[in-house]
Amino acid sequence: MQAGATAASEDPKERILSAAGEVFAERGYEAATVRDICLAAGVNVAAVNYYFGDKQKLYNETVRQAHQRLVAQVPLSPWPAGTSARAKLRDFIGNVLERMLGFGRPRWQTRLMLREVLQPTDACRDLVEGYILPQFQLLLSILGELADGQLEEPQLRQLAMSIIGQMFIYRAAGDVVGMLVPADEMASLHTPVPLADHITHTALAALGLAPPLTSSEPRA
Amino acid sequence: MQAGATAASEDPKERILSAAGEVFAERGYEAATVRDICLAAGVNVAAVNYYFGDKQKLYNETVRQAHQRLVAQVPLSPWPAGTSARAKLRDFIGNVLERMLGFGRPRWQTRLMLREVLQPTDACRDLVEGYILPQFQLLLSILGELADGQLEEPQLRQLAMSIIGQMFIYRAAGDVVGMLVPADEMASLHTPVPLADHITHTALAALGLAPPLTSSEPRA
DNA sequence: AACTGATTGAAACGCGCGTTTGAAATGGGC
DNA sequence: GCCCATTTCAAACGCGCGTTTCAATCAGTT
Repeated sequence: MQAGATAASEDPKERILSAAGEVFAERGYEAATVRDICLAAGVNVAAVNYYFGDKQKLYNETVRQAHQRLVAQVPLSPWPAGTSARAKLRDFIGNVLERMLGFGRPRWQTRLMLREVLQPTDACRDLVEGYILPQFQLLLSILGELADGQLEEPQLRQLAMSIIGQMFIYRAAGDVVGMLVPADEMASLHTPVPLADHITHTALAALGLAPPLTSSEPRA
Repeated sequence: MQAGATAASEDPKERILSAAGEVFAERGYEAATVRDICLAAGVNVAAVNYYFGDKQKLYNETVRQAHQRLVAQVPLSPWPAGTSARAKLRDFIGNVLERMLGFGRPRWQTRLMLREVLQPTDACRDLVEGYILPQFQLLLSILGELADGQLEEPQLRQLAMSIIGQMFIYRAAGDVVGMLVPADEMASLHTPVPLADHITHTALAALGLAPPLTSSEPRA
């Protein structure tokens, strides 16, 4: 009957994991307290040690689960054969931005992983190898298709980093971006869809596959 | 005679600020302890409260001072009249990257400010208005000069964010970048000078002022 | 040398943290 | 209905944190 803050699941282990995800993502490992997590999960403080051993192991398990759920939600190769490389690039960028900035799904999952990227702990290696690296390689393959043999791997990686950086800043430094850009512009131009168009466009322009931004044509 | 970790200054207040900068930057506000800071500064724990009141005020003062020293080191308009806009852009990007990634100067200053950008506290507003916003506007003016009236302000801001994002990711997520890129490539291509060339090139290409990356000419 | 205000120092305070305890509640198998 | 393993609970433990205390020390003045 006690009112948990989150939608109550039956399994207390899952309730704890879910609450821990929110609290760890919001406040970070150090500032998060076991008592807060248990209060949010509607369980006794002892439950954490009973089910997970200690706070550190709960954290590891929380990151692991957030990572796995995220992976499960992201299809790795969703395009039918014959899809153009340009379409794949636009789609890839749109998907990543939607996942990073969109309001669907529990937002703490990506926030928790962002913390790992910014300040890696033990849990980071799995995250990179299981989630980030595959995505990076997918992007590389799309760019390779676009460049059509005219760029070497190292240059492809440099370009891929450029693309990722343009998306990453909105997730990692969104608050400051909001201080530099007028509010109405923020809402109209710096949201997933127009951003995906813009970033795709600059990447294609860098490859000589689209007109420069200064051209007033709507886009090829 | 007590061996402080940092080069010992005379003024204990400055020794504390310097030690606090390192510790706060390395571990974050929550995880940093007053005892550690005082040990590194070679002063008694009571000194923090004597000189600064409490831990929070010490943190605020540390950020404020790091910010001000950084501003003092960065000349805002270093170019002689007649410098080409392309040269200004390359110079601006090179300077920011050098400041973010370079090994000169105490590295904790920018690391501390990065923490404020990633998770703003009260100290963030001053930081943005006094340091980040002026730099952003400088970049905007350079891009405006390059676009020569062919782009509206909102599009200029979008492009400016693209450029900043490409630099920012290396500072904020450098560890993960190092896991995605081979070590030798990291050392040869993802360092300030070649990165500045690459980012400048993509920006100019987006504006139609440089050939695409796929062209094999060395650069205009 | 003695006084005075500023600074330093060792020790302790209170508090909230992660963790542990041991008993009470729960629930399926006989 | 009873047993036993599992799960829950309130309470407490020990520890390290930020902070405070107050006596010792120092530096400048007379």
